[in-house]
Amino acid sequence: MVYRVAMPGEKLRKGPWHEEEDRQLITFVTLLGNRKWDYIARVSGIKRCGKSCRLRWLNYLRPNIKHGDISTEEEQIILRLHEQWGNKWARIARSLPGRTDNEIKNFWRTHLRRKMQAREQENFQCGREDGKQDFLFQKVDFDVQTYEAGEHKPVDDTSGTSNASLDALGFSSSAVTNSPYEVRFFDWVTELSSDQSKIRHQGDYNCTESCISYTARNSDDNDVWGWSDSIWDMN
DNA sequence: AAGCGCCTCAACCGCATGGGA
DNA sequence: TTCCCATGCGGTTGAGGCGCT
Repeated sequence: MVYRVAMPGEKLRKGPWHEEEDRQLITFVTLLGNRKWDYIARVSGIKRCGKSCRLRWLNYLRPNIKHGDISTEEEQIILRLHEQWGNKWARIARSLPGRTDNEIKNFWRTHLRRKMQAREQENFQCGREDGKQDFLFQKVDFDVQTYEAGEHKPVDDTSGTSNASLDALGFSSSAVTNSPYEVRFFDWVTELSSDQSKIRHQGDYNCTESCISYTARNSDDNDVWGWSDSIWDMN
């Protein structure tokens, strides 16, 4: 395969990438590394600017990128981190391996923004009725079919000792007690699982590198969700 | 079948930031 | 310290797909 170096002043292409351009970009990033994007754009013969090459690589071509639908767990993480950090898409993306800032930004705009607006409206109304709002245990839209399909582990008994609590929640207790952060998580889950007024029937806990979420069903058969502070905040 | 509007998402644009000369 | 350039980031755009009439 012979590639032709782009000439200075040559008109740059825009719009959707072609398969051949992708192949060229992969070849040259493999050879030269994922830096020096202007240089890669020039020597590869791809008639694109360096910025465009970088974006294509980061959002589509780099290894280990996830292309499928965003899971319920990922959605909960996005919701929580957006609540915490705002529109810091790149920062949020770093907490979701394989996802890009662009993907999360788009997902937020197309799926979550309206959901959040609806929830804010609902909370506003609830707040007016109850006189206060429980920050940690807000109701959310919840896909019950997904919940019951098996990805979420049903839990009938959340009482008992610390290890039993973790096991009951579907965690291997030994797997979450090997670092200071994990010890915090262990304590938090133990404390949470003893709160029978809030969690009774089912629970699903999700630990990521930056925060811990859970979704559960309360004694009134309403789905609820909650979060620990971020693990860094737990120190 | 055609026209229209809405939605999604890949890609672009412009500004901010960081590092080297 | 200043300037320049490459890179990073968030907002925006627009093409294409899909559903509705």
